[in-house]
Amino acid sequence: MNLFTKYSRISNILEGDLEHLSGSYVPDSFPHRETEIDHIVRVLSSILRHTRPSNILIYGKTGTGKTSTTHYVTKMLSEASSDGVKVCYVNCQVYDSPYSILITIVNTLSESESDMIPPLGWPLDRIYSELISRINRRKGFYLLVLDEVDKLIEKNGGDSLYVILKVLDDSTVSRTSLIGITNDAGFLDGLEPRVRSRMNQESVLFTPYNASDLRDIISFRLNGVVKKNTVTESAVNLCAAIGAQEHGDARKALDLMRIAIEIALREGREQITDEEIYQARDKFEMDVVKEAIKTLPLQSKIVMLSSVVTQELNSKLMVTGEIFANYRNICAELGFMPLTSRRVSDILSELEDFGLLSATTKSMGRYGRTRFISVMGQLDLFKKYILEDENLSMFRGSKVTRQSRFENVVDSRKQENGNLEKRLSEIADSEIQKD
DNA sequence: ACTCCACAGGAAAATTGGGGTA
DNA sequence: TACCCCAATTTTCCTGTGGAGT
Repeated sequence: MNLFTKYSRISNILEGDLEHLSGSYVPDSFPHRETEIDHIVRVLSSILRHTRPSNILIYGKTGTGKTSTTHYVTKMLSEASSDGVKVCYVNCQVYDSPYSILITIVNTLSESESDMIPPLGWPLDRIYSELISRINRRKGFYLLVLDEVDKLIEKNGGDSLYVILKVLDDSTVSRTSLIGITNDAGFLDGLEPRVRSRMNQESVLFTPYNASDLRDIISFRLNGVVKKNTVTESAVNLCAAIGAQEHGDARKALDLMRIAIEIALREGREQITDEEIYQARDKFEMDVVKEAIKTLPLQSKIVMLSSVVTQELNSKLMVTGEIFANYRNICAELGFMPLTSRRVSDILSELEDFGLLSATTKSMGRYGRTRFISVMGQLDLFKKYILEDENLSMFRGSKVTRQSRFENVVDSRKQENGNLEKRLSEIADSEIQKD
């Protein structure tokens, strides 16, 4: 019997491309987004009358269709316009600093491979002037789409966004408009008034989808991908419900459906029911965590590893000092130069933002004030993912110690009654109960 | 009321490393 | 090659702090 026979029953379910359910696929129709699309089209249509359209700010939560809708509309626009609109799309999320985003923007505007700017080294003002000259060089219209514009804002008062906007508005022929996309509702509030007014000439709000919207979207996308009646109605509803829980996230709902179908294919099942959707959700959540860990910088991985092994020894909540002590031990074992406690403290905050750790600052009075930290998830899985890094695969845990700070305090002060220990477990218990 | 722990987290200096120019 | 400029990353130095002990 051929090994592949078991997996060759694909045709029982599929009749189209599963890619149509992926997040990057741009369909040719957007149910429940007609008004938003119409709004954008109205603004952009002035290009066809050879006047510069207003800048547009699009905002809405993730998975509300901001990006695909924009792709769709701009594509239609360049098809409709005879003298060629050039659409430059930059996803600011991909870059980690406003500086590199700026470089990318300028490079997206370049006409040929030869006049690319090197990714580092140029002073800012030279980049700006290059931006201006490139915009003025071209005769046709530019449409600069900045996805996740909020990433362009610098914490310490930098104003690259302002400069870009000013350049676009002031350039002599003024043929360039900007479309900003953001999922941060407070984005505008954080801007200076002069930036805000330029950015916000037109704004389009993408409201979250509700469960019945999502149901329509899923059915629409399934159309032609899957054979009739292979996905039960209740599975679609469940998928929509889960997506609606997550602030009306269509991307997540579609991802779940796609994963569920993949599971059904692999297992050779004939139908997609609630069960497959639930399995898909579990897998989805695991993948997110795995991906988050895998893409962590090396030092963050070590800190994460230290958190995991410290928690293995501790079984309850940890404090910063313990994680740091073991972090140093691990660095010593593996031969890395350890970072300062200050930096590790920041890394711990970053890991908390990623949702890999949870932390609450608490004061233990006489015993100081520190963060109580716990790992959010299954320790053994986390450890497995971290150790997949080739730099860390040699880790054996030989030098990892248990609760160094804790024991030192007790020993040096001869706390016979174990007040600290009692206090620690009280706090730990109350924290755990909170969850 | 006062002390003092064990950090949090702000600010500024120092280091790193790419790239330019002479 | 030597040297300067730049942004990013870390380190150094620092002040701040909630509340148990005394």
